[in-house]
Amino acid sequence: MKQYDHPLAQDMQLSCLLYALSDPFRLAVVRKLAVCQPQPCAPLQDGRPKSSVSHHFAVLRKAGLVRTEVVGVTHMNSLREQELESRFPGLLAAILAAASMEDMPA
Amino acid sequence: MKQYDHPLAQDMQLSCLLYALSDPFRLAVVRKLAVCQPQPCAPLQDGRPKSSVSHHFAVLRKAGLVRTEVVGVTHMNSLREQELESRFPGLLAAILAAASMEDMPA
DNA sequence: CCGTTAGTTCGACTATAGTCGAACTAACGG
DNA sequence: CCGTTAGTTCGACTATAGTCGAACTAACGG
Repeated sequence: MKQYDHPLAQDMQLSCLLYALSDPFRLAVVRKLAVCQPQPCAPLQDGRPKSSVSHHFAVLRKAGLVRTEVVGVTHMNSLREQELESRFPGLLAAILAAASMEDMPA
Repeated sequence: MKQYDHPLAQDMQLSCLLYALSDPFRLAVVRKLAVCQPQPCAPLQDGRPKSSVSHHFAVLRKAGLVRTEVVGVTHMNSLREQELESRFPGLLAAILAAASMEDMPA
């Protein structure tokens, strides 16, 4: 299985990033990756079938949020934090902060 | 024509906000409103038919980004900056900054 | 080699968003 | 009142995203 294509930092598009993060499942994945860095897909499935999860990871990769590295049998996913920071400083942090806000009890 | 419903700050949802902003036309509207505060829909149409524009404004209103006030014949739109700030501090600013980044020449 | 694990690809389906023309509506202006 | 302006609502259409099962693939483990 080949490695994946990942867009360059300079090719990341704001609209794609926002779109990718507007799905609750994908935002949840990004949040988990932010806490626990390289992680295979399996623990992030959350009950969904593999084909759905695979689709969401593809969206995250195309947007530039996630890098997937093939390591033996598993695919290790990590957030492209530095590259996102260089392209859109402060953006990811603000969105992650907003997501935590939302979790807080009223 | 009645006034519109606008969600309370506490009811704004991150996923709806990100979704609303992931459309280039809507993001452009928000950016223009950020610069020039209360504005009717007309100057923001950008060549689209009214029905399309109306649809996008409805999405922006439902997400909580824009407030529309009926003033005589025109509908004045403004960004709900303070309310967004109270709900998700720094979020709108980060997204607007990212949008300007993207405009910059390579 | 063969089974297993981890994830992708394919295809069919459903649902939802965006697009636009046409008809409508609300308030102003004279 | 009547025309105009500004925008909404409706309905039909198209396109795209998400969902999932089934078949596939790549690499490890023994």
